[in-house]
Amino acid sequence: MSGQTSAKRAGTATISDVARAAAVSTATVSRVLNGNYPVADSTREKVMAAVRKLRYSANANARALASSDTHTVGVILDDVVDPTFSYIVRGVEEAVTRADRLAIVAASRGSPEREIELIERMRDQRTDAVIVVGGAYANEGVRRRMAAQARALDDMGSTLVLCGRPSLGAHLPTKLVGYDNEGGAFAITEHLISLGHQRIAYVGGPTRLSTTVARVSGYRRAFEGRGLQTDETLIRLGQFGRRFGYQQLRELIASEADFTAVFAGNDMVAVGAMDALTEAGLRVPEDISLVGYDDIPQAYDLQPKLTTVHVPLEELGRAAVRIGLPNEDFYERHEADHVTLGTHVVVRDSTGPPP
Amino acid sequence: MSGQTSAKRAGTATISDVARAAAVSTATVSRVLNGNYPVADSTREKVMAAVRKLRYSANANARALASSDTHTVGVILDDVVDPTFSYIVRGVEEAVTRADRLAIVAASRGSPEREIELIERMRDQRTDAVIVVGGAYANEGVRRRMAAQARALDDMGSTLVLCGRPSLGAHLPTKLVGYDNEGGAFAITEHLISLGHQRIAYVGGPTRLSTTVARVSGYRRAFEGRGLQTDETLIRLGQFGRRFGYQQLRELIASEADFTAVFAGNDMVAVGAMDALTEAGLRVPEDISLVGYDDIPQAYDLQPKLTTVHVPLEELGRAAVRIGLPNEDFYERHEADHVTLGTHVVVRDSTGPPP
DNA sequence: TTGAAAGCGCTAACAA
DNA sequence: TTGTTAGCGCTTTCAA
Repeated sequence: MSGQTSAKRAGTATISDVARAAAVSTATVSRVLNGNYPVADSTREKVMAAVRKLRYSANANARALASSDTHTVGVILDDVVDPTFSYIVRGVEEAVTRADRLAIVAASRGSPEREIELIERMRDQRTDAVIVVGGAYANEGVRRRMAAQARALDDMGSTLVLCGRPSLGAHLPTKLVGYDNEGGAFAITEHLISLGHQRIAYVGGPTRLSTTVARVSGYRRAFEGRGLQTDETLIRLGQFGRRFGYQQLRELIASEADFTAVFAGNDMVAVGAMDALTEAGLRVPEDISLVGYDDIPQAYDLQPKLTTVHVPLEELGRAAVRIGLPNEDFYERHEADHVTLGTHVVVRDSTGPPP
Repeated sequence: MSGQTSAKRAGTATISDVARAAAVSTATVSRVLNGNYPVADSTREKVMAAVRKLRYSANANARALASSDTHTVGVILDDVVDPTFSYIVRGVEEAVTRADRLAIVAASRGSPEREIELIERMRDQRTDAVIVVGGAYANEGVRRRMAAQARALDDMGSTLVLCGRPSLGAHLPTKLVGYDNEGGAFAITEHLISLGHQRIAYVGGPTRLSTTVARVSGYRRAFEGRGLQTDETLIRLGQFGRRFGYQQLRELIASEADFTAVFAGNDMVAVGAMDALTEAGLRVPEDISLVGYDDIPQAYDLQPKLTTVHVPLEELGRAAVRIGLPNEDFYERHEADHVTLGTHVVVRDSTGPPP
């Protein structure tokens, strides 16, 4: 009774241990575990009993090696605490879970170098897809290296998904998920114009090539559509961020520029702008109307609540995994390589007619 | 010249391909790649050249299988968009990166069931550690199953790290990272008392067993220390969250309860409380002083800026991976199994003497 | 419906 | 300093 107790070796039970305990072959154990093959009910039960008894946990690495399917997807983003990103991650996590997978998430913290490195790490991991969220390409060199990564991933049957980020270039094996930046910007500028505003400042990013450049285009198109002129001195391009919004508004106010509304490139810029406005004793929306972009929770918490463009962040994340994963039963097949989600204006309390 | 071009098979180059291209053995390739063994400079270069030429990416799964070291750590939390959690995740991600590893993150979204399942998944992945962030144990059954997972992880050489979460019980193979809930609550209540407040309401969680119960204890101890009585009708236990703060404050105000200050169990509760206060025409801090707990960014954005207890969230995350990972060169050895980080009061503009 | 056995791509003795 | 050779724990033909 004390013969071959091989089970007591350090570590966890393996499939062979289970097979032995159930008096079947490892192949059979594999089959009942994966449920992809006919197995007699009686043996199935024997196996499951052994699994429970041994507290068997299948080694995902061995499984991935043998089946070349890792059941993981990689997510690379700038910073996990940025609400814009964290909502996207929530969507990704949700969809990945539905697809019975796990998400490996890593932050590049503003470094394009690190971003490339991370894609490489994900490649090592053989993730079924790697989703790169937001951001832009610092320069042509980075773009090229990224393109190489896209090809390498494609070679191994994985997919590079660009989520809210500009295309890497045509003919590259990538998939794209974006949202209507231009349309949202157009619509919210229209909203302002139809309230009677004609002198509307634009304050915000992007610094470099990013999908958000389209926000400025939408802003311009709204003016053109009404036969109005934009005043270039009211367009303050620079960065996205609270500080930038604050600084630019202070300057604008100090220079006694003539404007009745402010289109902040995103909600964080709007928060900074609001600070400067309040500080200068200007009331929103009585004296100045203010709008943002993104519709992060803080937009709602602002006093007054911010009128902004809603971006379906969570859905963006979900769409990224849908498009990136090999078609599964529960997803429609033949999904396009390029998905663009809609945006819409959310009118709250920070806009009104000009004084 | 067109003989055995075995490289063109689908997929990626393997270590054998590299070995062949460099005319060395796979062992040698492995050695130069891992740099853990002496290799002649000349061969190293040959190998690296082959690696570059073939765009070789080492299969992390195969590597994990052979070396039983996955270089991954699992993180389980309630929700990635909650700022409290996302700051912790940021710390985890940072430390994990420093340890040359990748983080697998998954959300339990309020389900204890799912939390257990996720630990199981992480176990399948053979993560070097699994960090469970925040939360509590719904009931004894969940606690017990969690304890079983802790043992299973320990058996396979991994570690369950409880981060900002109560102990599972003595003699269980878990590690704990926490912060001084009681001390912070004591200190901020003291702050209020020393300003002259004697009637201080406490509003907030926890609902169930959580490390945050200590906040109420700290509050009580501050009263006792001064020889003061707490008024139990001013202690509104329930949940953490904006809505709860709002509702309770409304009730308190409506009931014409006698209080000059509010200790919100966390910053989100404080935000809700502030809403109710403002709505009732009460000024902070002139009419009522208000304090929170956690020091999330929103505390700073509140109008007036919130006096609160700073919790070192990022450091909490970093500490969790430090304590959970087998001692590495770059980390001090012999770290304790239980780490408690300090908290401190951040005095801002929401507190003042009673009217 | 089940089993035997050949890998998957790597690491780590053990030799040389 | 390098090569040979077992495995690591699983999946998946191919047979039975």
